[in-house]
Amino acid sequence: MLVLAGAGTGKTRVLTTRIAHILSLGRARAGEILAVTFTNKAAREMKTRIGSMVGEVVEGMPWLGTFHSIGAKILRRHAELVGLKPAFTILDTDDQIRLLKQLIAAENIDEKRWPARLLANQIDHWKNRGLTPDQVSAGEGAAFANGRGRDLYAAYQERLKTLNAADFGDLLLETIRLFREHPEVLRQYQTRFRYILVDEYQDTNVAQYLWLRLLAQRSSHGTAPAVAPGTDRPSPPGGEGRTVPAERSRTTSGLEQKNICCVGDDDQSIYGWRGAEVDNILRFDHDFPGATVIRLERNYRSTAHILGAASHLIAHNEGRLGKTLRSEGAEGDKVVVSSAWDSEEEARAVGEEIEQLQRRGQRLDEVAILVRASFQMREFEDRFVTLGLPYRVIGGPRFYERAEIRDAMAYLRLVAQPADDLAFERIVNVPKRGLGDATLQALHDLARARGVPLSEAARLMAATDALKPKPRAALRDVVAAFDRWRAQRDTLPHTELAEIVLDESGYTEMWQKDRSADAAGRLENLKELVRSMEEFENLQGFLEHVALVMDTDRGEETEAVSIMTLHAAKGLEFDTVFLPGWEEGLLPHQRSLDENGRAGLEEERRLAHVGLTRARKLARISFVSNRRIHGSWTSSLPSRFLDELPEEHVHVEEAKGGFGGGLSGYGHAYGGRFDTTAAFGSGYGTPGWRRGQRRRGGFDEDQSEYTQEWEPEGRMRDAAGGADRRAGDGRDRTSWGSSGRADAGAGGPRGGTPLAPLAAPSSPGGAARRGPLTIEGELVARSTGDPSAFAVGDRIFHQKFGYGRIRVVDGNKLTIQFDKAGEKKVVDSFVKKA
DNA sequence: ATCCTGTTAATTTTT
DNA sequence: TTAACAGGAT
Repeated sequence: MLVLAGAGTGKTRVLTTRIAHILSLGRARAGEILAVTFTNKAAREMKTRIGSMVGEVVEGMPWLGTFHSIGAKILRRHAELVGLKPAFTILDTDDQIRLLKQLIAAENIDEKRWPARLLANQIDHWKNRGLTPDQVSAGEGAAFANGRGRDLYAAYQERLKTLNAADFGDLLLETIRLFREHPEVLRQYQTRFRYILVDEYQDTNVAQYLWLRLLAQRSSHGTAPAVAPGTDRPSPPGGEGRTVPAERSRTTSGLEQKNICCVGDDDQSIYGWRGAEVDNILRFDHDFPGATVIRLERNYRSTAHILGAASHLIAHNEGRLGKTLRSEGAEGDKVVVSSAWDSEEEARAVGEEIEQLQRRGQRLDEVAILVRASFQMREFEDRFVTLGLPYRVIGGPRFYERAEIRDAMAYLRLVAQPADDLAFERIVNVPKRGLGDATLQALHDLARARGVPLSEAARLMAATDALKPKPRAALRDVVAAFDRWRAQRDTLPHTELAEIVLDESGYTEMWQKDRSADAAGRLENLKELVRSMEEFENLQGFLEHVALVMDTDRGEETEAVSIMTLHAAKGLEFDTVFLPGWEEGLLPHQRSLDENGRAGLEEERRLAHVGLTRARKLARISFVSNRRIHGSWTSSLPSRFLDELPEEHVHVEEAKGGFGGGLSGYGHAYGGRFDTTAAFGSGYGTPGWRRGQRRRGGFDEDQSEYTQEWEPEGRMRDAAGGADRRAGDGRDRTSWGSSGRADAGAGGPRGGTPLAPLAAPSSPGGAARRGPLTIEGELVARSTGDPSAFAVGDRIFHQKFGYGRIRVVDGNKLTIQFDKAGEKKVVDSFVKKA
């Protein structure tokens, strides 16, 4: 069965209820159901939801998990059959790249011309498509480093085996190999899993598809590997040449499938760039003949206007199964489209809007800002920091990806597995022990000559006098330390062991001595790491967890606005959603367009669709005329997706300042399908972006003038505060509003108007005054009771900007010269004394 | 071996 | 703009 579940139609509910149903009817026991998701988060959520439905009976659901965790589980049981030992290490991207770097260097290839990163992507790509080195076509294998791509892939796989390691792709690929080469093992799992359920099927890649299909076949007669290697080889690259339909159905149609239920939404397939094959879902009924397809089209989440806009937008895609979402809720507000001069103004407008919503009782948890690319986040963060508006960035650098955590993990890994060369290399000289490249090179040579791991080579070398006294002593200490820790492994609880390791290695000390901005945070993270170990029985279990589950869900307690990428937002929902940056080149991202043409455009459109459908009540789209990309200013055009929004569900907000014209005329940019000129009103002034474009030459100067001129005044008014404030605010707002409208009415001939006078009052003035009002409100209350805990000249620490010295104290607002981040204005609650 | 400085190349991201 | 990284200086 394929359940095509549109956004907000209750996809997860279908899966959990189905499982609960199967369990409660006794059709299968918990251990006989295979349920796979993509993320740990989704798996966790399903577990709890099933648990609450069925009660204690569930007791685990041992086979509910991510593709990778289940793959790892199976692989560990039969590791020897694929040339691994059960305790194999799971490498992450970082390890992978370091390994590849070595291989590339060993081949005498210029790593600058052929970066390891590129090769890693290429190998991932192959693995996503289920290709082992010998299955990579010669043409494609030549893609990297003048035809050595395939050889490097093969060498990499070989190296993994000697390191007793597997990368993420291997967790699937090696399992597939295991199943094919050992039918009896496959049969064992086919028999065990009576029901198979798959979440987010539109995100599966070829390898995952093959993996599922093997498991989904009925094991009845002890047939040879149901799928002969090679016959089902995915089509060669090049997009159009997809697997021939006949070939796929030939391999499957004759076989009996058992109960497999996939849930997904082709309109939310946004991971094509990492190997997801929308075709898997588009061709489901070919692959699994006789399958029932059910469409869920009733949306319980968004208002009619939001849904109408989203549906109309996504209807422009051609490669889709087609669903018509119906709203169950009220009509609600139209989707708002607005424009801004640049991203700074955009952030300011969003901040302002959020403060207004907050005043009307909107919980900040229910507000999200969804951006296309993470560099957009910065502007919002900066703005929110000055506003004192609590925010939270979702999906930033993950806990286990931080350098200090990875270092600590390397120590622990090396204690657990002396053969872990990658871990050894990572930490021999961290903290600095005077063991540099030369020493490491000598160790490598010895290790290769004797065929032993690096840690063993270190032991040998420390015993000889091949090294100078200093490095020799250092090396001997390291070897002795690891011997000591390994001896303690069985007697001490693993958390205690971790503390000892971090302590005796000098690692904690290294950060304690470090006076840089984030040292304190890093130490905190290390503590958190040890704390999180408590949940695990032993070191081994903990290491497995970290390798697979790269996130910690430390529940954030405070109510805050969420900032995240559109990708990270999939599966979430909020009352209010801000969608900034709908510009050509950013929302249909240029790179996506360049690299994948129309398919890329459609994926970008799905991304826009995902963004819109995250909103329950209010969706606000915005775009800017000027954006700073890689340091230089670039003018931008409104996104073509704006043209594709239906007039009846959208409200175009006139810009508050003199740049209202930004909207007009964008319908022409692409000769839009329907007449947006009419839809969004013609006769606005010259589009701001056009003016910007014309003036681009001198723009940088204008820009700096503009900030210099207005920044001080904003500050002055803030300081003035008091009685004047409210009046000033009201006056300004009306006057800007009317001036904007007047301009709009006047129509075209605004080209001659000087830039700066228009730019300045339109945003920095208005926002700077209105924005901090609420804060100042707090300030009055707070600063009377608790007169400035900070004084000019104090050394302080800020979570984001690091250490700094206070320059100016203005109530609860501090102007701080940060060591690294430069001068910033920050609300005092965000800093503490250093 | 480590520190400093100029060059370079910049989506999306889970496991 | 900026952060990472490689190569040269110390």
